[in-house]
Amino acid sequence: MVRRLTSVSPFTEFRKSCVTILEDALSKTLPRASVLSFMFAVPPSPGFGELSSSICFELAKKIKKTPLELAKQIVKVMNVSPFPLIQSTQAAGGGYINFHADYAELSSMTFKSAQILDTEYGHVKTDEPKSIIVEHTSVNPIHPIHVGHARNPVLGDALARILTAHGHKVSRHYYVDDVGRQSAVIAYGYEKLGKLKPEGKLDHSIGTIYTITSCITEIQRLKRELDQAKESAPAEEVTKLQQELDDWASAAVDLEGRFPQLFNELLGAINKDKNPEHRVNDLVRGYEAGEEEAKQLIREVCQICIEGFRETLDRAEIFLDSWDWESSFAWNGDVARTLDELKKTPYVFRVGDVLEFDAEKVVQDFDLKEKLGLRKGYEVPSLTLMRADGTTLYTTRDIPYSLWKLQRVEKVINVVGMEQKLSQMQLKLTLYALGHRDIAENLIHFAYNLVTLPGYVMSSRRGRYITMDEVMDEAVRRAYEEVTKRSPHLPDEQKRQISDIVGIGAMKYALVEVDPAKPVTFTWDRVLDFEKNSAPYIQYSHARACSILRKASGKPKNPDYSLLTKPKERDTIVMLARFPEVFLDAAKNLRPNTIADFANALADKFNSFYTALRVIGAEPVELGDARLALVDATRIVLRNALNLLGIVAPERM
RNA sequence: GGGCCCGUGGUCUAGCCUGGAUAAGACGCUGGCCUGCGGAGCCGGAAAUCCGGGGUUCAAAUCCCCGCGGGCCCGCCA
Repeated sequence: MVRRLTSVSPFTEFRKSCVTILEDALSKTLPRASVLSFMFAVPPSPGFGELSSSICFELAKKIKKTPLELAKQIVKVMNVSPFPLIQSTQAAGGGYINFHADYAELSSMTFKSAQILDTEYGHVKTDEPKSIIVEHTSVNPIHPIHVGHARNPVLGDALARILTAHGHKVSRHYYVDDVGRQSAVIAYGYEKLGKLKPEGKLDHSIGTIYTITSCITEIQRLKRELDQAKESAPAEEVTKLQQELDDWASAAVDLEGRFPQLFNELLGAINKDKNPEHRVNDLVRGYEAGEEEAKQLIREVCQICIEGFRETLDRAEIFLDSWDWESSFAWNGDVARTLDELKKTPYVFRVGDVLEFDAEKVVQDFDLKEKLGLRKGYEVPSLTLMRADGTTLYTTRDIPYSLWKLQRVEKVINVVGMEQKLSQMQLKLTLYALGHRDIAENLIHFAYNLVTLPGYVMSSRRGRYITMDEVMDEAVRRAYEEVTKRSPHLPDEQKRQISDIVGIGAMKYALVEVDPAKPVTFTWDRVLDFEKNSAPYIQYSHARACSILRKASGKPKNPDYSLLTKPKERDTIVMLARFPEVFLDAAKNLRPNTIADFANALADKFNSFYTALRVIGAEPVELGDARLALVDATRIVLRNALNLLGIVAPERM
C-alpha cells in the first residue's frame, strides 16, 4: 500500500481506513452477517476517539451476546498497523467501537494538504461538474433593497461561491421584474416629475417617488370606487373601502411630512390628470405589448433603480453575471407561445374569460404526490394563468423564463422566499404539463424564511424600511469606532479599509449563519455584535494567525508533528482535517450556514490553542515548527471558509 | 377549513435529513487572567420539563401519530 502524504480530505482518508478495518474485522468475526452500510458517528467527546461505530448494538440482537462483548471481540481481531492514520481502536461504553486517529499522521497530512492546495484546500471538487444558474435577489426595481430582502443576495451569493468551489460552472442571474402595475406606477410618477434623473442614491430616490405616486393614485382610485360603491354596493363593502382609504390617507400624511417638496410636486402634477388610472393602465398594457413609448419610459426608470442596486451589491461584493428582464419574454413572444402550448394540454381550463392551470391534475397524472412531499388528501390549488382582460400574471411569465434557464444549464436554483413555496411548485408543475419532465426536476427552489424587525413594522406602503445600504453604513461606522479604539496607530486609510471588511462581513454573517428555514429577527445588536459568534470574531482569529506567522521567522523547517499531543492542539487539528467534509455537506445539501458554524467553531478552538500554548520560541524547536504549521493551516482554513460566504479575511484589524 | 415552516437554559442559535455515550456554542449573569506571539482574547461557575401527550426502538431533541403556540401560503398581486 502506498502511503499517502496529502489528500483533498484528510479526515475522509481516516474514515475510509476505519471502514476497511471494520469490514475486515467483521468478516473474521461474523462472516455471515450482512451489513449494508457503515455509518460512523462523531463521538461526544475526544476521549472516545474521532469516529465511532454503534454497529454492535444492531448485530448483537441477532446473536446471543451483549453489544459490548461483540465490540470487544471485533476490536480484538483488528490490526491497525497497515493504517497509519489509525492510532488505536477500542470497545467502549455499552458496545461502541471507537477509532482514535494518529494525530502525528493526521496533522502531517492535513498541514501538507492545506499548504499545497492553499486557496483550494477544503473546496473538494465534484465528480459530476454541472452548469448551474443561481437566480437570486431579483428585488422589484421600484424601491431599494431593504433588510427584509438582504438575506436573499447574501445566501444566493454564498451558494454560488460554494457551488463554484465544488467545481460547478455557476452563473448568477437577477430576474428583473419590470412587467406589471408596479413598474407602471413608478414610471408614471417619474414622468410626472419631468423624467429627471433623481439626485442621491438612485434606488432610494426611485423608492420614494414610487411610494408617493402609489399613495396618491391609490387614494384617488379608492375615492372613485367609494363613490360608486355608495350608490350600489352593500354596506360591508363600503366600510372596507373606507377603511382602506383611511389607511392610505394616514400614509399620505406621513409621507407629506417626510418629503414635503416631492410630495406636493407629485400631488400637483398628478391632480392635473383627470384620471391617473388611465395612464397607468395604458402603461401596463402598452409595456406588456411592447409599445415603443411605454418601453422607453419603463425601461429607463428600471435602469435607474438597477443602477442603485448594482452599487449596493458591488459594495457587498456580490456580483451578478446576467440581468434577465421579464419583459423580454413577453416581447419576444415566448409568453404567448408558452401559453398556447399549455392550452393544448388537458391541464388548462376556463372560468369565464379567465385561464386556469389545473396543478392538482398534473400531480395525479404524473404521480408526484409523494415526490413533492404532499399529503394524500391535499389538493394543489389551481393557478391563474391569464386575466379576463387577456393580460398574464407573474407566475405565467415565469414559465418561459424558467424554460429559458433550464435549456441553458443542467440545474437552476431559485433563491426565493418560502412564502412563494406554492407558486414555485405550481411553476414546476407547468413544466411537467408541457412535457418537460426531465428538466422540471432540475429546478430547485431554495427557500428561506423572512427577516423581521422587532417593534418596527416595515411598510413599503409608507416607505418605511431599513435599507441594506443603511445596514452597511451603520455596520461600517461601528466597525470604524472599534478599529480606532483598538488599533489607534493604524493609518486612517487602513482603518477604513478594515472597517469595510469587518462591517460588511458582520452583516453577511448574521444573515447567513442561521438555518435558512428559520426566521431571523433583525436587530443592530445581532448584526453588529463584534464579539463571539460573528464574522469579526472569526476575522480576528485569522488576523491573529497572520500576526503570529509574520512574527515567526520564515516557514517551519523541521517540524515534529508527534509532539502535538495537547488536547488544544489535537482539537484544532481534527477540525482542520474535517473542513473538506463539512464543505462537501454544505455543497451537496445547499447548507451555507454550516460553513459559518464551522468557521466559528474553528476560531474557538484556535483561540484556545494560541493563548494557552506558545508558538514562537516553543521548546524544542521541532515543536515550535509543528505549531507554526498548525497556525498556517488554520489561517488557510479560516480564510477559505470565510471566502465561501463572501466574507473577507483581513490580515490585520 | 386545508397546507407548509418554526418551537432546544432568561435571550439567540447548533444538533433533527442519516436515532446512539455526560444535549454543543454564544449573549446576559457571575468568579478569575494583561512585564510572554494583538484582551475584538482566554480559563472557570450557575443556568435546559429539547412545546405537550402518545407510539416505534436495545436506544428518541432526532422517526411516526395526535395536540398546543407562533409565522407564512391557499389573489384576475408580485
